[in-house]
Amino acid sequence: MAISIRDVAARAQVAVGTVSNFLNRPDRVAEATRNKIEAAIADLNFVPNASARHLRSGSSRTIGLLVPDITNPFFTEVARGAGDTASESDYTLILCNSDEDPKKEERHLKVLIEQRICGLLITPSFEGLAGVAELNRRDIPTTFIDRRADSLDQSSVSMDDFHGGKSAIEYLASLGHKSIAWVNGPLSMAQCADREDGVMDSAKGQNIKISKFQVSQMRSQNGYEVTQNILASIAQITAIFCANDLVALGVLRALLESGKSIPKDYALIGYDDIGFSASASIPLTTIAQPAYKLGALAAQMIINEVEHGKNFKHEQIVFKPELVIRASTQALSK
Amino acid sequence: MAISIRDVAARAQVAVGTVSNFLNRPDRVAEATRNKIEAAIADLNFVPNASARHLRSGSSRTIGLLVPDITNPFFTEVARGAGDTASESDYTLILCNSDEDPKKEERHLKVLIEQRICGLLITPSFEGLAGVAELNRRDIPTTFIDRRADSLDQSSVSMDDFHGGKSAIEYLASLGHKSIAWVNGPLSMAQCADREDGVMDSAKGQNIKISKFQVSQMRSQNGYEVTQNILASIAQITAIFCANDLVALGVLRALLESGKSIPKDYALIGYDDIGFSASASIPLTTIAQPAYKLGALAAQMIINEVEHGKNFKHEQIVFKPELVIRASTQALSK
DNA sequence: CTGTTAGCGCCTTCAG
DNA sequence: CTGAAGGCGCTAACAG
Repeated sequence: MAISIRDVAARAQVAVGTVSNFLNRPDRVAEATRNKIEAAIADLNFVPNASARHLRSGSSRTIGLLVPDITNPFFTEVARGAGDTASESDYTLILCNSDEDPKKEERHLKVLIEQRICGLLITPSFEGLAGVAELNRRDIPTTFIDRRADSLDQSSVSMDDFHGGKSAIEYLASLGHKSIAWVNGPLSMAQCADREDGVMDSAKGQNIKISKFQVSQMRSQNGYEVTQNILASIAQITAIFCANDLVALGVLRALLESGKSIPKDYALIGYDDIGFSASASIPLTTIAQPAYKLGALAAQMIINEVEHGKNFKHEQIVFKPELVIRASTQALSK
Repeated sequence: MAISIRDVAARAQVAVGTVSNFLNRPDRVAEATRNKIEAAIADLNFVPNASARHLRSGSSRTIGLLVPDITNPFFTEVARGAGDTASESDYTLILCNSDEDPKKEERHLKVLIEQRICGLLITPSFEGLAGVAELNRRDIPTTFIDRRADSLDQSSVSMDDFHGGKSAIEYLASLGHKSIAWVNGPLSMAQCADREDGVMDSAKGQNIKISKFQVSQMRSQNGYEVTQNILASIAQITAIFCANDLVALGVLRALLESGKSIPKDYALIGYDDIGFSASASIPLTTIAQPAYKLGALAAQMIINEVEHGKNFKHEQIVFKPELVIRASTQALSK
């Protein structure tokens, strides 16, 4: 049978309550007693049972992290950040991957509720917002990652996607490019829509022609496939901006296979700054997002909210992404 | 206050035991009663409390997955496989990342024990084996992923690394290469040691010269850095075999930057077949490992073990990796 | 087929 | 500073 706090108490010749105190508020236990209990715990190899603790205390010290694509290095970095921060504060993190499937998202949310997570970190898909409402109804604090919260009653840690889109085009413009392909993902994703707004906004002022292309999923293969359309475009495209690095990497491969030279024939910019961008065959210029930091901060915020309860001030933090210049872009040679 | 099974019972005008039956063995509840309970659950928005259930039933239906590097696409695929399988059987998966740090590994193991996981999936580092012994002492079934179990009392799902190393060299030999660089990771990892045995074994019979190089961590950056040594080698190296794709990708970048042409100047082979290999600028020939399947099968096996208890037959499953030929290799042009 | 009941392991008063 | 007692939400007998 599993050994419990009671066995420890017996072994250490103290009452169970004392052992509990030792576990949770060691300062209230005399040193001599403390030593006895420590010894007993070591002898018995006792480890407290989290379920029992949760049940009794009402708090699970567990937070959920639900991401849409664990395969995307951006999200694994977010997960690392959140996981490290949770660990430091002695929280357990349950990481769930929805594979961009609303069904799976729903299911994971249900499991997380069963686990009585005390907080949720999520990058909600458009459809996923319904599930999130459910969490709200249960008063489970939720903070959005990489998507701005609409309500002031909710925290979020996101990026200024408008600015990101805008600065990529401005940079390209400063290089002399005037006809740019913009390869975007689904507009149902707020990130994509905002980046596009930034793109169009900056193009407007500068007499730049934007040719829009679209991929259904923001993965490498989709970028590879869409490249044919870019090459076939009648616009004299000299630069390509992709909504994320995965797509850009796919585009890069397709271009090289077609005998094009980067950055000579085409300047290429991605978005995210995943690790593979720096070590791509042609290191990718990109709009960097501090993924680890996003995850770490979001975890910190939700922990604060969980611990401070009602008198917690919700914040919508927005980071500015940063242009990272590498080898895939250069001034238009004319 | 949280609503419980008791509230549901009151609302549905039945006893708590009946509600419990409804939840766990619906077939033992009459249809009429079932409907009443269903309605009550919906009205009240009731979701059972997993902690209470675990505490009472003794089984947590939770399995842990501890990987050494969540940043490596190989492991995210493993995680996807394990996660999907766990979900299907209504198990909760707790994914932990040790970042190849024994301290973190230890800590996660402790948390997992607190959670009373009923099974553990792990790719143990050399040092991590101590922690695993702890699990054994507690009779928590553990199955190794990507590392063969030494004991017959334990399951594992691993790859035949000897074969993988061997077949890469054989393939290169068949292409006419006679002087090959072998870039390995730490020999303390069983995978690396076995691959090296395969490499040396197949080289021996064929009058092939292997020049050994080593990286401390199997990441892209390390491959990039070690390439200088390869280029500086006095051996007339014509092919390079790397212990994983991440390293190979780093080597590839360094080679291209040095003006080398792949596969003309050097044939290059990686290991794992992560997604980025296929879409690298020069698609990588590699030794493919079915990561998703590894994870899925391991999860299935541990679930079987958990559910069948003592009369469970442990298995050490070993997959054969497969050579995937892409553009980064060609016959030696002489 | 349904109802009753006794804990699972722990934490938290509240007296001593 | 320590000890005794009650109960968190649920399940698993067992009795009706």
